[in-house]
Amino acid sequence: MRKVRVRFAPSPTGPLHMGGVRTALYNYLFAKKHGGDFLLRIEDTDQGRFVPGAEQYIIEALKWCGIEPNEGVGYGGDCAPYRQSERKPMYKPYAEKLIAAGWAYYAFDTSEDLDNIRKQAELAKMPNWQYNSISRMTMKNSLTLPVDEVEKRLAAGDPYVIRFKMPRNEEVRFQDLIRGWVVFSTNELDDKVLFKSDGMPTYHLANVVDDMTMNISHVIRGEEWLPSAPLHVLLYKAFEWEAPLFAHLPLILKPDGNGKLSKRDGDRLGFPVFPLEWKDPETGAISSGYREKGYFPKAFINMLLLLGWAPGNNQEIFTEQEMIDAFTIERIGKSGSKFDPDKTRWFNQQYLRATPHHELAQMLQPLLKEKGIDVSLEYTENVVGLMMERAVFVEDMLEGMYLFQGPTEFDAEAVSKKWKVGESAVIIQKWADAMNALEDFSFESIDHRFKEFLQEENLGMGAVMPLFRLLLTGTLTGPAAAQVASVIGKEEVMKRVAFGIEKLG
RNA sequence: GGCCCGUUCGUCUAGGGGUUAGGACAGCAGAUUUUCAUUCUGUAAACAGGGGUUCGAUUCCCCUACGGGCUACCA
Repeated sequence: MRKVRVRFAPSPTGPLHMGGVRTALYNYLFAKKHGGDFLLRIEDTDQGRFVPGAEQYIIEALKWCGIEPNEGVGYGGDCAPYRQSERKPMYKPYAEKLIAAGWAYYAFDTSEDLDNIRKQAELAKMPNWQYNSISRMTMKNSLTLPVDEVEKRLAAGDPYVIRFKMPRNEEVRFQDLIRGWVVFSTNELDDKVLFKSDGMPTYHLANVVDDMTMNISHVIRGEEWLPSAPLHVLLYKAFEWEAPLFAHLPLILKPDGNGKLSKRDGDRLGFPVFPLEWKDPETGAISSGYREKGYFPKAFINMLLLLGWAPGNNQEIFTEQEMIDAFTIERIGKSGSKFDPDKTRWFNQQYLRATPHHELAQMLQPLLKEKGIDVSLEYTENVVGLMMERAVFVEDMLEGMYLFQGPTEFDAEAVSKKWKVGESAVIIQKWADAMNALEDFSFESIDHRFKEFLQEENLGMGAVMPLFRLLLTGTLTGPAAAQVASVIGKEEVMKRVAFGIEKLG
């Protein structure tokens, strides 16, 4: 087997969709598993669709996801350049080689000509007109025009394209690594343009030439390319090159209804479809990103891994090395997968819980600073210990703002339900005095003293705890009140109790 | 329309000629928790339909239905 070299080859026409990230991931894992190379090639042969910033976005997004190429745009390598626009001069000789070998021809029909023919055909109820092995004989090309006229046109600089001369009555078959044998009849394929009149190759030519010259061993790409795979196979044959192995990935579908996942679905259902936030340079419209929403890149990747691939056992959480070890193309599913935002959240929760407290504290601190709260890392770590089990995102731990500042208001419903003017204050004051006498203000110590206190006073849990919590936090929900007390410290507890009694009476 | 690809719980999936068709997310119900969350336990939930092949098919083959992709001088 030749050395594994795979590529991810997006077009810089906008932000990278999560489906693209998954394609990149599978390529990356496959390369790593086989000690191969993973390259990033930018396919920018369509100047009309170029979007500024898109290329940078792609590079940054892959970096954030931790699936970095070891060769390609932004990384360099022996096959540079990796941007097709910079490889422009390379392609024409290949197209000419094809013409010389009888695999391609010049065509002089303009876009307008073709549009007209298609319109006419539609009117005649032949909705699917193609420039193919039959119709080409009625068109203006180097197959139908006299040789001297062709030369004259070429010399005069008439615009032309180069088309592939699709053979007639042949079967193209190739073995897709995911689907098995796939068979096409050349009679259904058209004479695709390989080289455009603007001097640029089309995707098909550029892709095949680059894959060959970059020594790509496996082409792992989206299913939308399956219909053009036979053309690519034929191109390799025409060039007398060894074709890479193909694997066509099923698509990611929208969570509800039918069809492939699109930007609109994210807006509509409230989840990102892009790894990073993207601002459209034309409209200024913002599309949300997983990074900005507070997802861990590893959780995002782990989710993507399992969307269309399964290890065969019940493992769901994978380290990068485990992914690399377990990944095989054969275990990629054949059918499209509906994206599940809920499960994505679940993955994030799993990763959050697996993250050490001090790391979470480091992530939480900047968020606190934004809110004007400056506390020590040690203190933040205590907060994390208290809040992490109820959080899906780091940001969720901010819900316990009472860990940083005492309540100024009290939940009205809770007050009317639990607080009895005159009575409650007396009990709470007693309990506060008991706490005040405590040397050790750890959770265990407070908890222990609390139980004693209940015995001494002959009171039930429910008679004191909710009141205490209310004064501490202003609400009736959250972590154990004694734990909150321990984190904020004795002095603060006393302050809050005093404030509460004062305020509620 | 044509061509190609696909179809196991609501969703992601495991499985594979004889299984109580397994797991996870989401759902529901209980337990624990002063509360919320967590956790635990339990529960409901699937082989698209029809023909073959076979002693036996969810598994293999065919057809239909449904879904998806492609059908540009876009990738």
